[in-house]
Parts: sequence; C-alpha cells; structure tokens
Amino acid sequence: MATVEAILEAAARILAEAGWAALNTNLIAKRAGVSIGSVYEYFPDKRAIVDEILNRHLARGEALFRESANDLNSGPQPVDIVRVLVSGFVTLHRDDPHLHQVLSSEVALTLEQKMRVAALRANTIKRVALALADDSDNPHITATLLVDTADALSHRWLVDAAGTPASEKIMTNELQKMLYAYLTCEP
Amino acid sequence: MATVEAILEAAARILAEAGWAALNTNLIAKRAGVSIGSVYEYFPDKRAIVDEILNRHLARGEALFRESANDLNSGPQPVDIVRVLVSGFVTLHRDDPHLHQVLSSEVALTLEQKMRVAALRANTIKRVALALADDSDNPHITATLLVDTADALSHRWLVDAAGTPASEKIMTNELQKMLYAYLTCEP
Amino acid sequence: MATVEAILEAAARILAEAGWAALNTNLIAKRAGVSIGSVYEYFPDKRAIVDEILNRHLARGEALFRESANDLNSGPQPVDIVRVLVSGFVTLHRDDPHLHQVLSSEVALTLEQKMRVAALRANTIKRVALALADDSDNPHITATLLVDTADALSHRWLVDAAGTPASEKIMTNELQKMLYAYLTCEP
Amino acid sequence: MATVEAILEAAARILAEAGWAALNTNLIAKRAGVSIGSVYEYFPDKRAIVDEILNRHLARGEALFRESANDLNSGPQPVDIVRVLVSGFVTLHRDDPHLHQVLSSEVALTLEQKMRVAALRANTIKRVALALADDSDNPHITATLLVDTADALSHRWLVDAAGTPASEKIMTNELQKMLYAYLTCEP
DNA sequence: GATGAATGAGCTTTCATTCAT
DNA sequence: CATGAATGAAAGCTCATTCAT
Repeated sequence: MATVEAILEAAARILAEAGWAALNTNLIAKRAGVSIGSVYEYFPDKRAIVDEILNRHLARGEALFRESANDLNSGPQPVDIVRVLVSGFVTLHRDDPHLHQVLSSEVALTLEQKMRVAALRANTIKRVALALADDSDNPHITATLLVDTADALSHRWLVDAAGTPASEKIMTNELQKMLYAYLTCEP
Repeated sequence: MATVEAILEAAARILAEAGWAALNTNLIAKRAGVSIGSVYEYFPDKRAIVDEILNRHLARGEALFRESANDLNSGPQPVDIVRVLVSGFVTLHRDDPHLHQVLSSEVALTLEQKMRVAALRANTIKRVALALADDSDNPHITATLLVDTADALSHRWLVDAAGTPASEKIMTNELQKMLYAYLTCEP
Repeated sequence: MATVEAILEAAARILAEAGWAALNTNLIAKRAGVSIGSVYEYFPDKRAIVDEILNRHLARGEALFRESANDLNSGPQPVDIVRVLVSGFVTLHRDDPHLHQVLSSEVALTLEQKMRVAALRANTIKRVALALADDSDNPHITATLLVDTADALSHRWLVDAAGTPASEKIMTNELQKMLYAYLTCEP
Repeated sequence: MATVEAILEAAARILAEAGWAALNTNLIAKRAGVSIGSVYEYFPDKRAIVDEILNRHLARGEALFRESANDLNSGPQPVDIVRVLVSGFVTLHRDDPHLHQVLSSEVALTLEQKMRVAALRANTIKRVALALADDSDNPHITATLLVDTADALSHRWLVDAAGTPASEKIMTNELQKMLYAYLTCEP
C-alpha cells in the first residue's frame, strides 16, 4: 500500500541521511506526508518500522542466495565459485549503502534478526562447502573463510565506504584473486 | 581519578551487558556509585563518556600498531608479515568483546572518530605496504586486502561471535594460510 | 434497528467484560460487526452509546417502579411493603450484574443522569411513604430508610458480588426481616 | 516529603473537583507546582498516584476499625454495637466526601485493592459477629446486615450526597433505630 | 568538589472523530 | 446509508541536564 511504502521510504531516508538518533515517529510521518495516526495504523510501534526495513534487506539477501546457488550446480571450478560469491555480495551491498551502513552500525538487532542473519550465513557456507567438495580437505572451514571474507570486504568497501585505494572493479578483482589463491595454491 | 574510572567502567559494563539503548546517565551514576552531579563534574555530557571509552580502544589499537610496526623492520618475509598482522588484530579484538560488539554495531561514531579510525587503518596499510615492497606489484592494494581481511575476520570471529566452525586457533591459522597464499602464489 | 442494537450490545459486553478503560469506539465497531463510520451514523459520540445503555437501565427501573406501585395500592400491610420493595430491587439488580457493576463504579454520570436517578429514588420513596401513612410517625424518613437499604444491600450482594455469607434467598429474607422489624417494633 | 504531598493533594483536588476524566499527569504537576519530571520521580506511573490516595483512605478505614474494635470489648449491649458501628462509618465517610464520591464511582479498583476492601469488610463483620454472640442465632449473617447497612447508608447520605429528607443527625439516628430494631425485636 | 531533587523538552502512543468514496 | 483509511489533539512518560545546598 502507498501509505506503508511512504512510511518505510521516509524512515529509510531519515536513517540513511541522519542516523538512528534522528529517527522519530513524528518526523517519519511528516517526511512520509501522512499523519502520525497513519503510522500507527500500519505499524504497532516505532521498532516495527525499522524491522520491516531490515526484513526486506534480509529477504533480498535470501533471494540473492537462492539465485546464486543455481550458478554453483554443475561441478563448478574454483574460479566460478569465487566469482559467484564475490559478485553476489557486491550486488547485495550495492543496494542503498548509506541506509545499510546505518542499519549495520547503529541499529541493535533483535535476537530473531540475529538468528535470521546467522541462518543466511550458515546456508551460504553450507552451499559453498558443497561446491568445494573436491577442492578442499575441510570444505566447511574453507567455505567459512571464503564467505566471511567476501561478505566483510565488499561490505567495507561499498557500505562503510572505507577509503579504497582503487576502483571498485579493481578491488573486487583483487578480492577474487585472494580467494582464488587460497583455494588453489599449495602452501 | 577513581571517580572517572568508576564512571567509565560503569558505562562500559552497561553497554556490554545491555546495549546502547539501556545506557543512561542516571544508571551510569548509580552503577558507578557516584551522584549524577559528579558525572557532570567530569564529563560535559553523556556522549563524552562514550567518546572516552571509544578513544581508549582506539589508543590501544594505535599502541598495538606501533609495537607491531617494530616487528616488521628488518626485511620481513611474507610469512612474518601475515603472522604479525593476524596476531595484532586478534590481540586487539580479544579485549572486552561484548563491549566492542556494542560499540561497533550500536554506537554511531562522530566524524572525528571516523577519521581517527580511518587514519589508524591507513597507517597500518601504509606500514604493511612498506614491508611488502618486494613482494607485490602494487603494495598498497595488496596491503589493503591483507589489513582489511585480518581486521574483518578476526572481528567477526572474536567480537561478533559469529558461529565459527572450529577453534579460534584453527580459524586464525586458516586466515594466515589464506593471506599467505594471496601473497605468494602465482596466479 | 439491528445496527443500533449490535452497537449497544457490543459496548455493553466490552464494559461488562473489560471495564470502562477498555471501551473504545473502534473496538465497539469491530465487536458489533459494523464499521466505525456506522457507529457515528447512529450515535453523535462515544458518550451517547454509554448514555443509551444507562438510559435503558433507568427505564427498566422506572417501569419496575410503576408495576410495583400497583402492588401497594389497597392498604398494604408492612409485610407487603417490605416484600414488594425488596423483590423489586432484587429483580432490578439481577439484570446483567457485571455490566451494572461497571456502570455504577466506573462510569461518571452526567448531571442529567444523576437527576433522573434522583427522581426515580424520590418517586419510589414518595410512593412507599404513601403506603406507610398509618405505620409511621414520619413516613418520608421511614420510607427513605426502607428504599435506600433495600437498594443498597441488594446492589451490594447481587451487583458488587461482595462475599455474601449465605444464599441470595437467605440474605434477602434477612433483609426483609430487618426492614420489617424497623417498621413494626416498638423501641 | 513536600513534593509527594503536593502531588497527592493536587491529584485529590482534581479528582474531587473535576473527576477521573479530567485527571492527567501534566495537570497534576501544574496544580502541584512541580514539574512533570518530579511527578515521575516519586510515582512510577499515573495509576500509582491514585493508588496512594486510595491506600490512604483504606488505611484510615483500617485504623478506624482497630479503634472501634476496642469499644466493643466488654460484653457490649446491642445499643452499643449499633452506635459504634454507625458512628464509625459516619466518621469514615465524612472525610473528603467529594473525593471519595469520585473514587467510589469512577475509579476502577485493582484486584489487590478490591481484596483489601473485602478484607476490611470481612474483619469488621467478624468483629461485630463476635460482639453479637449472645444476641443472634446466626451472628455472622446478622453482622453482615448490620455492617453493610451502616456502610451503605452512611455512604449514600454523606458521600453520594443523595438528597436526605432530614439532617444528618436525624438520619443517622434513624439508621441506628433500624439496626437496633433488627437486633432486638422478636418477629 | 559532591550531592541529588528538580527540571522540561521532546518522544511514543492512543483513540475519538471525519469524510471521500 | 455504509465504509474504513486517515487525521491530529492530547496524553503518558523518559532522561539528559542543571543548580542550590
């Protein structure tokens, strides 16, 4: 519904532009162009608005996971695994980075949300471990490194906007090189 | 002074145990065993208390950086660089992980704090790049990968307490293997 | 009309089950199975709904009064007066005691309603005083005692559900004994 | 403390003058001459203010009960019992009748408060039954009638300010006559 | 310095009521 | 007539901060 979307969009914009401390229900209503009463018609309390924003981001990650999982079906080579993984996280973290910077650094997750995040990570690791079966002595540990690194570094460069010394293209290429080296080089 | 330490300790414990939302000045005073008036005797406002906690963590990181920098003086081998880097971040992130989990995921940094964090990261990267001079075509980019990865993964495993599939020892060893492979393997 | 009755019934049930604090127009509409707009089609405001419920209770009391008045026509004996009085109030207070408990202890009456209650009481007292003419030196005062006592005690036992030490039958019989003693005993 | 008393006094005056619907915390603070913050320094919420007012009234009733109980010690005659009972309730109901009219007709009691009221009534009935031992076949039932009637009628005349046909003195005297007749007359 | 009662701006939330459809 | 999304005044409550003692 238009009102719900306006409220979510207003809340997301306030979060992205001014952070969690600036988020209050009266301001959300004003920016959404609706009355405060309408906010509470659709959301039981302030937290529920942020929850819905978080849920949508999580749902996007879950959808992306399902799509990428298909790309790892027919006996993928290490180079494929790395490419799919990095491009998946880059796509995820390209979405509204200002907003997600605030969500990840200022908003305390509920236990349920933490568990959903953990489940998504665990599923991703499990799927990658399966694809790795022939390339690693301990696929689960190897997959954990690959997934956590691809997630954390793409987050840092795209979301935290930590000063990257080169273009996004070069950085992600370098990231792939590192993960590929890890998978393929004999120590 | 004892009062200042008591206030900082109380605030840190509240943050670690109950999060940013539960932190308020009256509670800090009560837990510190001082009056609310005394809190404002030593800190101009609530934010200054958190700032001091953050500053101390940053100062610890800066000191750790200076110590580790010495270990990279006499033409270190890749294996030394990786070891020093990983052990440095592990040491940093082992300190009061509950508190720093909250600081990194719930407390919005001021611009000045963001700049100080960025400066510490930049200095670390610069120092590693220097040590890498002979091992990389583009020492700065390579160092960025090494530093960001060592930081992010040790943070994730020690601070975020994200489910690790193996002991901290095994995980950090694996991390070193990945960074070492990145440094030494021909593609 | 069915809608009006549904609204009144819903409001009465909410009052009886959850009290005045839980009564709100949106809930009334939902429980009545009509839209909030329809509630305002038939009642100018929330108070009018409660007023109608109160009015019906008062009308019932007034009707009961008229019926009982007939029973006191042909020179009634004290025993008849007492019996008619007590049985009248018991009948009145047996009606939906939960609802009337709330109405009498949580709902502020308007001035008009207070006056109507006072008028009903005054009429009842006047009628009883008339019937008492031969049995009392000051029929008006005596009637006031009889009426107020019969009303208050039956209310307390049936409506307030104050712990009664015996069955309703025994208690009301005892009440009649007290009123009869008052009317007939020489001090 | 002065602040607490000012808050209770302000709340009591608002209740007595304007009723429950007009009672709000900002008005209480204003009438008490303190800030809204001070109200919440001493009372956890609005309800607690009213609770304290109710508790004080109940405590007054309990104290009055203890005093009156002494007057019923040495084998009292029916006339003494009736006098003590009526004068006790009259004293209780003379205290701030406007306030207590609102408390009894507009404020929903909590379960705990209802139980405390019930306990006071039960104790009073028990004490009167004891004093009646020789004057009644069923002292408990007789005492219930006496206590409930003395309470209800004095409440009605003094608190509800229901139009009384004669002076308070005459009415209470008449009430004593009724109770005495009930105790002493053979049917 | 130390104290803690007092302050009040500002936030969340409720719910009686309206009115375009 | 019926609907129900939308309204917004008004209330409860929090907590960073002050200042007289």
